[in-house]
Amino acid sequence: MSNSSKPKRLSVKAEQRAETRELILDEAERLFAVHGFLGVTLKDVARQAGVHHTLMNYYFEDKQKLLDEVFARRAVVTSSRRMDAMAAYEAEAGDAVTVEGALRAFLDVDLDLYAAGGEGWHSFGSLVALVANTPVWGSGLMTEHFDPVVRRLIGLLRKALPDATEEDIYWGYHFVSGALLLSLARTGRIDRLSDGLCVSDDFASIKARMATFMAAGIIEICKG
Amino acid sequence: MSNSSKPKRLSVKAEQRAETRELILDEAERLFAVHGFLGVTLKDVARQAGVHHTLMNYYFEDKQKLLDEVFARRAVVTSSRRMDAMAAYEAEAGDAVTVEGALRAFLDVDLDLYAAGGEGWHSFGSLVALVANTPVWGSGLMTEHFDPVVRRLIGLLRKALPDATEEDIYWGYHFVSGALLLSLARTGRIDRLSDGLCVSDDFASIKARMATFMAAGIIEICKG
DNA sequence: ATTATCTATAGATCTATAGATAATGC
DNA sequence: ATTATCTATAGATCTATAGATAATGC
Repeated sequence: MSNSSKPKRLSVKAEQRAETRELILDEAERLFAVHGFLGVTLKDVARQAGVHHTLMNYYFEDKQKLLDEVFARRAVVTSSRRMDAMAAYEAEAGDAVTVEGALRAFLDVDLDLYAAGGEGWHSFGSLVALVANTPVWGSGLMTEHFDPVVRRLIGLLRKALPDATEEDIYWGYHFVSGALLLSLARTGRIDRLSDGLCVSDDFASIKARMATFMAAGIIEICKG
Repeated sequence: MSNSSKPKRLSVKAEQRAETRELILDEAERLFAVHGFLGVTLKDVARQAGVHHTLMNYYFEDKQKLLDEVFARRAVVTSSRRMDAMAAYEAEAGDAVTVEGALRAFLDVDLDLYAAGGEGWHSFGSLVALVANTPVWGSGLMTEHFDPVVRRLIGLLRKALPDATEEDIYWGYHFVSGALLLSLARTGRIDRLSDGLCVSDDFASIKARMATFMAAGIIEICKG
């Protein structure tokens, strides 16, 4: 238990273990994102990762636990960044919190992460959309990882719109959430509909419009 | 080939056939909506429908074709209603087409259908969301059944916003689409987040806010 | 001595079809 | 005679584990 000043030098075995686990997580993430949880077998993941298929159960308790780890790996990163961004915004804005400011803190750091994060983050985005749309086995993951950031956003919106009803604010968030999830899914549908003018992977274009769009919508329905 | 004045009286066999097919389609729809296409086996569907599992391949070529029929059954209904609603709106509005008017024609008849359609339509809604979020096997169905209504909407929005760029209009539609899909999915997430204040199944509350919200958003991003 | 990897296999499905039997059709 | 339903089964997976072997650890 020499925990003070941990030896940074990992043993060969510990390194090998960590590398293999990451490799499996990467391939699982990629495959789950494209084919869905049930559209991928542990053997598929093992084949792609180049490891023996029995190692799947050596490194991960079962298939569900593998998904849980894939999901948690990036969910904690985006959640903590968004919490920080919202806290920073609130500190900076004081009593002058605006709907668009709150939404930018909630949306923009997240979209930046997906824009700059490469293939891994892209896959994770698609996976979040799939998980969110399969409540029967996905709602636990959504609740566990994303409820805190949503509640934080709701708090900021309340501050920005002290006269709005709770229902209007929640329905407003619901629309934001749907638009964000479809963006993360990168289905390629907008590409085909617009004949290539818009591109699903273009998170910069989405970021440029999303907070503005959603702020206008929320303010409008909260007028009622 | 006595096609003139078809005998409305169907034979017992023809009736039986039609009933069994519908029964299978109903149960497949319900199960696919909850568990996803791959989360349901043909045996599951047969068991729920109370028919022998080998009848699945007697009535439907294969599992994919069963999904295609489940999907097409209601997709043609909603699509034709929405096309009619948009045509009626355009005829009525003439050159004074508005963004909110166009969106009401696109959204409201659809939401009415889900609100009043009972369990079958509810299941279909969840299924649409799942199909839309699984591009690898779902984009064909989306394109085939929903491209025409989307193109019709885009045409109306162009008329309402002659100075807007094509990109802004398509991205605006993209946000609308995401919000609609999450509403159809009825994930129950907004219920839990709002502690029961908002209810996923409450299409009336969604309809009351959605076109207003989306019109404000589209108009705002098209100002740029 | 401990941990990573592979061999072999249990046990449980699934989809799909060939072919037999039972129920209407004309 | 035609069509609906059931019997029986081929053929192909999958997940998960017990136990053996190979590679580091100290």
